[in-house]
Amino acid sequence: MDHLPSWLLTQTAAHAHRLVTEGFAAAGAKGYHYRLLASLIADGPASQAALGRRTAIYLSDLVGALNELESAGFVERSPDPADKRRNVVAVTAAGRERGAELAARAAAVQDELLAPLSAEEREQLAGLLRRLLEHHALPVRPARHEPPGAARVSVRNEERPPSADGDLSA
Amino acid sequence: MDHLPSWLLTQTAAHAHRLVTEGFAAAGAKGYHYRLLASLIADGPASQAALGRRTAIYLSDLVGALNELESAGFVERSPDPADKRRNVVAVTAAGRERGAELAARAAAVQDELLAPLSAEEREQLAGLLRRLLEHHALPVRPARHEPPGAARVSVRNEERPPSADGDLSA
DNA sequence: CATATGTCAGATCAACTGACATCC
DNA sequence: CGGATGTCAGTTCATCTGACATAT
Repeated sequence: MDHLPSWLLTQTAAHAHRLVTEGFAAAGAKGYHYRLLASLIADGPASQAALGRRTAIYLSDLVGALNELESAGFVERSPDPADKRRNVVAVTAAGRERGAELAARAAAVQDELLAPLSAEEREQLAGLLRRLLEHHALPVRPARHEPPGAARVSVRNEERPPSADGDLSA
Repeated sequence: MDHLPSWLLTQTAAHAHRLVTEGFAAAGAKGYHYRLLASLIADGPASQAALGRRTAIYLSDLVGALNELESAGFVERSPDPADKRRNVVAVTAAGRERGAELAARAAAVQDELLAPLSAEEREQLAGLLRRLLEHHALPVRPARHEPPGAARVSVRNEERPPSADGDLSA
């Protein structure tokens, strides 16, 4: 059983998830919060749909997570003048701080998780996983309204040039 | 964000989980079922508590999963004469068949999941993950009633010599 | 019109906690 | 007695589905 990669993966992931969740819970945050803040800080503001594609979080789940982040003052939703359907989501100053805080916690957890591996091996692992993800079409995530054979037309003011500062590299 | 190992891990695991769950659902099974059958086939009958330790499944979750497996005729619960608290859980013949079937499905999923990796790289990945698991004390899982500093005394007729036939190696 | 967007109301699976009766 | 064992009844987090109103 412990020779099945998927078993190893899910078990390891379970540990990782446990550690991460604990680490975040201690700060009163959940996984989605960090993912969202990190994405907003790294790649700039975006509509919710775009955010969902970037973070691999479902639109439906985004709503709730953003509500939480917003009432905590970490993000702001403002109507997109160019497209009345859209909200433009952006981090606030407080949100950047919180992002940094969560990033620190995340980094600490990484170290605990990867303790038995050398720096080289950590790179190896990351590399292998990254290749798996790429292969499984992660780059363009199906944000739930993208039927199998839908060409991606009309990319207008979708991804505006990111104003990336606040470095979160763990 | 895609440089955080825990992110990579959980994302990859999410994919793995999705594929595995789909594969099993197509056969009307869930993850726990396979884990349990595989363990019983590979390492022989056991009490529920022991099974829980072997499979890293919580006692409380075991009950339900075993109920399902039992009413499908894949496992049998018989009272342990040596310890009236215990049930001895064992696979039936049908259970072995089902185990093999699920193993085949699992194997197929592995291949899909690991498609982009060479045999060598798959080994690498498995090795790295295995080391992480070992480090995080997986060998002896805390089956929920093992407080931090509890020595493992009295291992009597706990793990009887496994009658391992039915090979499930994927 | 078809499609994208944001929202709500759910389901599902796995992981996890607490309590309880019974037995060692 | 302190523990282990099996059971039941819950919660949580993340993933995922369906439907709906509105806007493009």
